[in-house]
Amino acid sequence: MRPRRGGDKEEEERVLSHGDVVLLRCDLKILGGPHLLNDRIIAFYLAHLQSQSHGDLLLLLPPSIPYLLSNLPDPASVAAVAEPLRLPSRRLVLLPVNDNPDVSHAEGGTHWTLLLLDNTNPISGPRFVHHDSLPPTNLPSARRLAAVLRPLLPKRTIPLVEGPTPRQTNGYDCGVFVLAVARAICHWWTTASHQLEPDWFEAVKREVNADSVKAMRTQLLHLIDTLIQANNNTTNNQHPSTQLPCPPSIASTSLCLSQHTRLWCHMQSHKKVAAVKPVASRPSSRLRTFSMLPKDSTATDSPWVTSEEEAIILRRPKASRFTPPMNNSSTDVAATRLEDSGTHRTYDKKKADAGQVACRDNLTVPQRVRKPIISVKNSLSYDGYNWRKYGQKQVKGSKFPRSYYKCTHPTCPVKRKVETTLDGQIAEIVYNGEHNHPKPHPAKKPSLSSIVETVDATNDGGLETRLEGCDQAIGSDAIVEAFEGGFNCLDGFGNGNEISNCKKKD
DNA sequence: ATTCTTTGACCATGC
DNA sequence: TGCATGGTCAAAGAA
Repeated sequence: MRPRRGGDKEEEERVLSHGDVVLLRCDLKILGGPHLLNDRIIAFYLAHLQSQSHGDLLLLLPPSIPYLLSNLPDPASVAAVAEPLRLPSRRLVLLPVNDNPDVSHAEGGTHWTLLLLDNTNPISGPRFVHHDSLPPTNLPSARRLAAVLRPLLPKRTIPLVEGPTPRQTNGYDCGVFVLAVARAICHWWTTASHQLEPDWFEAVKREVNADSVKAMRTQLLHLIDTLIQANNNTTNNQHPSTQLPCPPSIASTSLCLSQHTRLWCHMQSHKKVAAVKPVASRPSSRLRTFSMLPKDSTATDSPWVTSEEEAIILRRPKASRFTPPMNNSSTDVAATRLEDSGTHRTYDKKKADAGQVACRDNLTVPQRVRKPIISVKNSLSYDGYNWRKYGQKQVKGSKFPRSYYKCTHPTCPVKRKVETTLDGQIAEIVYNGEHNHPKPHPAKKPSLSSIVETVDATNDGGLETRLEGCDQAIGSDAIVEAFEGGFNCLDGFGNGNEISNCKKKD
């Protein structure tokens, strides 16, 4: 748990300043565990990793920035805040994600995950990759952040996929997992590995495990101690606020406090973010954590654009029959991603609520019923089951026609709704129910076309599982393998990850 | 001939 | 009660 504001002054004593990041003595206690890491610690270590990297193709952001972006009142403010980050020019951007849904509640967050904007692979194209040690707890937050960022990027239909993440077995180590994954990714990036491997998934699998995560708290404390001593030796002891230089990439986009204040004032004026603190669940978030805000955060009253606009797009085969071929051509393929279009929140909320329990209460792991997984492939959206279309209509609020399908198995109650764009691309798939029979077709190694993401079906009957497609075709077996490996590795960690791939990796 | 899609009509539900 | 909306049915047509 994070220390409460108002504790004794010793707890608030600064022990290290690393650029914009200030570590307090209470943070050292947090690292001693078992406690949920706060954003200062996460910001500190990401800043440290940033300082170890060279060039500006890799960008690690403190938690305050993605949280701010997710909660700004309008796209203009988001664009203004993000402008100095130069996201389109980055190859890899690491964005810590907190699940605090209430910006007015400073300690509302309960779970940390890591979202990456990945533009390292020209074949797969840009994508978001989400690492969650307790999936799908933070998926809604990650979706929200991705939806906010997409309009800022050259390609606005970038898919969001789940990356491999070992599952935490306690209620407080999510932040440590974030840092461990970030370390593995940075290591992959700063070595020749990124030239040999299509992505960092194998690196995460190699370097992030129960032992490495367990050791990380000690390593962080050792790192802090080393930095304090090193700085004391070179700066003639600036304690108690030992000042280390700001990492270049962060410093280059830093702004003065008055600029922070302008945006702060604007946010204060907005109903939704009134009294917002920069980051979820922190006792002492300060304006200084807004160090990367733009010089001109010109706020407007333009309406907030939701992620509904950005949907999807899946290349659709021309075949009129729904039952797909077993072998997809490369032109038919596409990834299917979990995405939120703004409705059917119930399902996500239930999952998120379940997950929140875990990181809020130490040692309390959510007692969730493991549910079968529905895999949504293409083409159109092949999932191993056969479907019969029994209706289609235009629904209000959707730009696309909605088709209704039933599983063709005689006793199977599963239905699904598929919305397709005018040019036949999948905009959304919603499953309802659970198959009571095995798949009619044996699993087969996919070709270039392959699912990238799967979701668990619900046993709850009334709940629905929503998928949305995307236009991100997977262009190489290597990438597909990586995705599959990524999902499969979840099981490799023995975590029983609920967002995992149904397919086997050869 | 069979299977599946299309599409207008009908029904249930909520406001 | 009437209307709007989403979901389902079933006849007709296409593959």
